[in-house]
Amino acid sequence: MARATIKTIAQKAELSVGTVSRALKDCSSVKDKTKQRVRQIAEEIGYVRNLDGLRLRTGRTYSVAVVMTTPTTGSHEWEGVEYTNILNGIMGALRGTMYRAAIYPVDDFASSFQEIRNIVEQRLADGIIISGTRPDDARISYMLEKDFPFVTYGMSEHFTPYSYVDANSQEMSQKATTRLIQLGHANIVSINPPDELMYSKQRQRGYIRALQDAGIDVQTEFIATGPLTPEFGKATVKALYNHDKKPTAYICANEASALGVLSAFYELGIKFGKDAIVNATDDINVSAYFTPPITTYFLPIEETSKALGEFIIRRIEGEPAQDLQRMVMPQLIERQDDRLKP
Amino acid sequence: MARATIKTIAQKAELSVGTVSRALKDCSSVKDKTKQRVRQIAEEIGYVRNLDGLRLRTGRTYSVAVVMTTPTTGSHEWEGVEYTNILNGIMGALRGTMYRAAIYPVDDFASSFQEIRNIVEQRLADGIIISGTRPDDARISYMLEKDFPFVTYGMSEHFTPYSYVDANSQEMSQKATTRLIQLGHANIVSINPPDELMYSKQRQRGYIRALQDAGIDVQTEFIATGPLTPEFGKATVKALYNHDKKPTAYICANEASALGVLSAFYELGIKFGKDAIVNATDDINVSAYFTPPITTYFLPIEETSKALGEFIIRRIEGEPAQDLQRMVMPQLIERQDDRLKP
DNA sequence: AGCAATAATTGAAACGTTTGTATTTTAGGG
DNA sequence: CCCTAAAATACAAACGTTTCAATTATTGCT
Repeated sequence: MARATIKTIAQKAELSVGTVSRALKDCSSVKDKTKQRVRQIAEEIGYVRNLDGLRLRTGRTYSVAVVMTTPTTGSHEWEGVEYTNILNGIMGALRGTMYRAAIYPVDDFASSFQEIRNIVEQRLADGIIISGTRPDDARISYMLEKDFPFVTYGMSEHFTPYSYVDANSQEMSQKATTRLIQLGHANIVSINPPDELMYSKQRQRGYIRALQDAGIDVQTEFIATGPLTPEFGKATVKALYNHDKKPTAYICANEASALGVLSAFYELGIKFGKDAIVNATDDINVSAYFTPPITTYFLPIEETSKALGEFIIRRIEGEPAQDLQRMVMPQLIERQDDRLKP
Repeated sequence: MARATIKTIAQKAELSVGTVSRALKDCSSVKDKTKQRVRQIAEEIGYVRNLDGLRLRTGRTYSVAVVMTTPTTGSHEWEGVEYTNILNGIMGALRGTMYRAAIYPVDDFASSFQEIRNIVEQRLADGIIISGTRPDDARISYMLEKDFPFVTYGMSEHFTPYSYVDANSQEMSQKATTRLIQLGHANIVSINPPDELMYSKQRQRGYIRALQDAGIDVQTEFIATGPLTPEFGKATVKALYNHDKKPTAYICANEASALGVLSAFYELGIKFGKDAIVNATDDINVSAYFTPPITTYFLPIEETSKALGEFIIRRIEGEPAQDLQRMVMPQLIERQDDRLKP
């Protein structure tokens, strides 16, 4: 038995396919009674709209491209990003709409740009969600220029307004640093994502501002940037182990790198709470189980990602970009008092 | 400027669209010289086949549905599964083919079954990849009955051959247990995924067999099943803390639950290596950074997942299921000697 | 009752493919 | 050089949908 189509309904209802089509989409030019009858029949025979026909005719794809930079294929290092949560959030927002998400995993900036070009040129999707934004992000310029709907996870320094969802990295970083200064730390190391990323810049800015406000000299060696893996966290601690100003605190951009820092502590015999401490941001609730549990800033990633989904749809439907911007402030979770004790 | 279509090529080449279509798909009824000319033009104008037209005409979707059970939405517990790696693996296999992956995140068995029904009935995909298999998995029965191409990540107890990729959980579990027995442990706790999952059953079987081979009585309280979160690992340790036979070793099904076990050790003052130790399977290279690092069994998840992608395509193209089965043996990584020392 | 205006519906074309059948071109053999 | 068979191409329909233009039905007004 073939699938039910609009034609099937048309026959049963003794109407033309055109009217049925209009009835189904609640067009004002069709009589209420007719609409009811059509929907009744559609329900009965379990009609469901064929997306391919729709797409072919309208040119719309009803799909949202999610272009995510994923950990380098082959690297076995944990980067502590729960893509599942992000996907869940986005797809949760899409549920109930006609839109579907199409995932485009890419492994660097260049290929993400290439993928985006493809999507735009071949109209593979109605809108795009990207992450891993840069201060001067060519992908954003491109999509702005093409007037193609998009939402970014993270910001850039573009002048033209665009739709984004982001954590307030700068303020968070500044607050976190200030808090540790007030708790008596002077040699604070800031572990950040790769330098080219916007939120790395924001974090560094916040960190520096906090130090300056406290009248503390900025040691450039204390600003580390690299892949947010445990390995990198560990390497950073080791590299600074013999520094003349011994670091007493580390603020890591995520839990994965914080885990690496703890691992280095263990290996080097650095006593947590006595010699040094660690904090992390971008908590995904793993660090509560670290040995010991550490202080973090928690971001409800799934809810944030849900905004990504909502925004891209509203953007596609024509809402202006400046109405679709959200900045989230992560919340402090104090699992240690973070003072050094003798 | 509108996208180039077959018609565009037809005009430029002064051929009918039919011939162009055939030329493009390397049909034998088209002269070689013509084919060349057509391809030349296609290349020049950057023609790329419109999938919607193709689908509409052929009824094939050229998409592979990946129905994954994801951590319950809203639960903030880390389940330590790197879906990114799985997706990367699958999509890596699909790259270069005409197929695309469509992700269907679901949060329980019932909804995964429902989703699969949808996909099959509405022909939303040409093939399906599922995970979280059960011994008597109704979804597998369903797809077998409908003769719909699918590959499972994990096995079931079905008689009819089907395509799967799986880690040899039973043997791994047995080996891991035997190893610890040989190192002097008698009270070994096995931490497993939820009971209804096939690989939970396999793990338990391997564990029990190892004990029996060594002539050790099986304590049912030492077989824990539940969500593989840190929380569950922690709770398990706490629940057994006052057991008259004190556990000296834990074998966790993944690193997330192992982290929870370590966290419980820390909280309860259980000294690692003196009072008890922990092992884990399904290593995703996080436990190397634990405090302390623990012994694990490593599974190259990305490569394994790649097989999923390869298999589903070959299955779709008609290869018999019994030729598309792979069993992988995870590899021991000894990060501790795992004997108790005074 | 007749007419115009509006409401409701129909018909047909179009989106980009593939594919069965018909037609033209080419090659081969006598 | 003609006829036939095979090779190459053309034609047209179909997939399921939307939408413009055209047609028919209904209503209100004089």
